[in-house]
Amino acid sequence: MMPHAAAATPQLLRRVNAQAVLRHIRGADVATGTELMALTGLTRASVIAVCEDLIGRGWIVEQDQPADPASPRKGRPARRFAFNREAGFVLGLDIGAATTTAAVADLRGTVIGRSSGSFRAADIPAQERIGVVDLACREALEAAGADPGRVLAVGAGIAAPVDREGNVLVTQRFWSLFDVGLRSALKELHGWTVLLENDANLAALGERWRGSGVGVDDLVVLLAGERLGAGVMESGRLLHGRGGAAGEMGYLDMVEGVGSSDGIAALVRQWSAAGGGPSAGGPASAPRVFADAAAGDPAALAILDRISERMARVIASIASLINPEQVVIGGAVAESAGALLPGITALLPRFTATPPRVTVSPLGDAIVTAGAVRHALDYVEANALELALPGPA
Amino acid sequence: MMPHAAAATPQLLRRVNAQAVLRHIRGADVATGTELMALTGLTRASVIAVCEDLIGRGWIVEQDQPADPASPRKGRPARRFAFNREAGFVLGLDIGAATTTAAVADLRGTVIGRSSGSFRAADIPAQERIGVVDLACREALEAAGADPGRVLAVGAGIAAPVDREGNVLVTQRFWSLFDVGLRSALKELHGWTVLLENDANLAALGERWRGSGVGVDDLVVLLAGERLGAGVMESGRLLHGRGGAAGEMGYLDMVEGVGSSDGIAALVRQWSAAGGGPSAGGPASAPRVFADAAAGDPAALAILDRISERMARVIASIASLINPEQVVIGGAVAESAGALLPGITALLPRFTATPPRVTVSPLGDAIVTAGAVRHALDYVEANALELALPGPA
DNA sequence: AAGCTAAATATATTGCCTGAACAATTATGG
DNA sequence: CCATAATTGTTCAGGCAATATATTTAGCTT
Repeated sequence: MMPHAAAATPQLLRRVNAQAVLRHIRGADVATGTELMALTGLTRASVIAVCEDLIGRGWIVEQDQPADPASPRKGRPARRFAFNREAGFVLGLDIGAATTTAAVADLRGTVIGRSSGSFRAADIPAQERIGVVDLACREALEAAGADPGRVLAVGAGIAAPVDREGNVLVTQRFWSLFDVGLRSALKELHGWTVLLENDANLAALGERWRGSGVGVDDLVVLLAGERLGAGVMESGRLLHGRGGAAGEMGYLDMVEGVGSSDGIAALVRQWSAAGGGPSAGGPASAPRVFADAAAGDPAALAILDRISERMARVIASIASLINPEQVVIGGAVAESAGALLPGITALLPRFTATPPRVTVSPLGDAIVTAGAVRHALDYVEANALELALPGPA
Repeated sequence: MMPHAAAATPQLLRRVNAQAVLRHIRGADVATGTELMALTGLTRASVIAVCEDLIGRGWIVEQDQPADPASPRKGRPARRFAFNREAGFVLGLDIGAATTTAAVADLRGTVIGRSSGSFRAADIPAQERIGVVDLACREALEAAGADPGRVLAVGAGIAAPVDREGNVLVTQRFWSLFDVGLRSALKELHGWTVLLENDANLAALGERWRGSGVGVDDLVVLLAGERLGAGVMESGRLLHGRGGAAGEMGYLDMVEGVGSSDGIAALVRQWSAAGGGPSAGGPASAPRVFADAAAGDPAALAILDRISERMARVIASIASLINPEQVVIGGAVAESAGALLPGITALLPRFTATPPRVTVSPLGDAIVTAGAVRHALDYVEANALELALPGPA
């Protein structure tokens, strides 16, 4: 028969109401009982009981009366409940092919420590790779002055498909081995819960949280660089697809009938190989094209035109299938991509009946770590009442 | 401040538990208290109380002991609670450009009445169009012997984008006017709640319910004909996008750089205009191409090859963005499209790293009405405890 | 100091679930 | 045929969490 659904007992009510109260306090930073009554629809007695409960669990703290009587109010002064942003910490990891960045944030998402590390080579054993990640985590925690024992969750983004359960698509052998090693290693070393996700998906979370997509429920973030990945949010939810490969557009080149040699990175490489612009000699890179184009180099300008059209076609195909409100361009290309926006936007109506707003991410390098932090916070918030908070140091 | 979230009161528990019990009884058709205890985790006392409640509301009925003692069991005979499939009815509408079909189903989704009607012309006023729809509904209800007063919800599919709130995308003026008229008319005439949806989305619901996609949570249904629309389900949820235009792939032609004159319907038209095949003379239609190809006509065979490749490209672009487990081909093309499957399947790996399973819908013409019925049932099931059932006739 | 006001608390009541004791109904085994 | 075991149904005390109402508390005003 069925898996045995949990029965709804009276305790569930308290859980639900406590979640609602906690959510409101988190949003408002500090709230009074009366405010919470209005917000949740509960009675004062219930609100107070819930708050006492949350105080006992360490999620909120009672604030002193503000010495500043900015608002000289009548009546008995209200107790002020504040979210305890230091009840614990979260870690956000951006694990790339060559480097790793770790960010430590408090429970309101303010980043208070950061550290990066590089992998010695592409083919180092999983164990060494894990060591680099672990070191970055510990350095970031130290910089933040945060006790590793108080990390409540770790969000981690990798450049590979990850399904809804956090498993890496098996076809990607390398990542798949690293993944299980990383999770068990961090669990064993520090007791951390690691939430693995695709980096483009985390970029979407980050962009909706603190980028140009705030409040947008139907949002797509293009993480453009060597690889073209999309993080897709529909109705405020991340799309994964069956194997987590939703948004993996590496093959879209072929679909468009122009051959995979026409990808953005490939375009840049061709240009570079052909002698490429004024700054020739360095490795092929998007910033170089943009720099040369800004300097007026016609070859670079031509490349940018082709890139614009390609981006417009890609965005249009996304618009036809997903119909997002907004598409954000992020990743390595983002910094200089602002110049392409007018061209892309102008082309879009030729390719789709529902052109989305197109913007460039303001988050820069931090887009994936921001999303990783948000991902970890989402987990912590969803499981707040099940997580046992470690006592204060 | 916030909208005022509903407080969780003790009554909510009963609602939740009653929903769980009702869901299980619906799934099992008939259940005993002991089964429900195991399934829900509730105590016997609670289960019985919930069942009495549901009987009072009309959703379940108590069955007599089966005269057939197939399972000679010890102990006191258990009361048998059965889902009352005739507590009400739902309507499923497929409203096309030229015709409308209405299906009446009981609460288990068994279709017990059906009727179709045609529109006199394409440009008839909204009022007349509504009249045709209403007539089909009444005829279908009469055929089923169902009282119009006992219709609990109406699912309706139209060939236009419909957003999550059931609003038709404003750019489609014609549909937009019809829409509001239809909803208020059916509300006024019969008191029915009409749930408007895109026809391809309903096709996806239908296919997952009773087609070749049963149990598949990441499913895309292509409704291919004059218009190419996709119904996209991810993680068991329908995707709408910002304006409900998700899956509206009419423009995908252009994205692929082959020009809109290369759409499937357009291909068929070209072929027809060029004199096309043994059965030349009739209107251009997919069945004609398939028939002629089966007869060995080389021109028709060439068209089918091009259609196969086009379908493969479309499916591949879907696979790259959504990564569904399965793609189902439905609509006018479906009946004969089985022959194309091997070709499409063989082409897919060239275009995408995550090729989905591809099947042809077994539902034929009924794919949209099936989905419309499912959509209405979903609504009824989600709101069962809020809906007041009309007493028995 | 008396009075006003909003917040907090105290008390009673209700809805819902649990758990245990008890009653009902059937099959089985002597 | 009767006792026993097994299974289901019923009843009632107890606990949790919510509401409603009355009362107390804390600060400000006059």
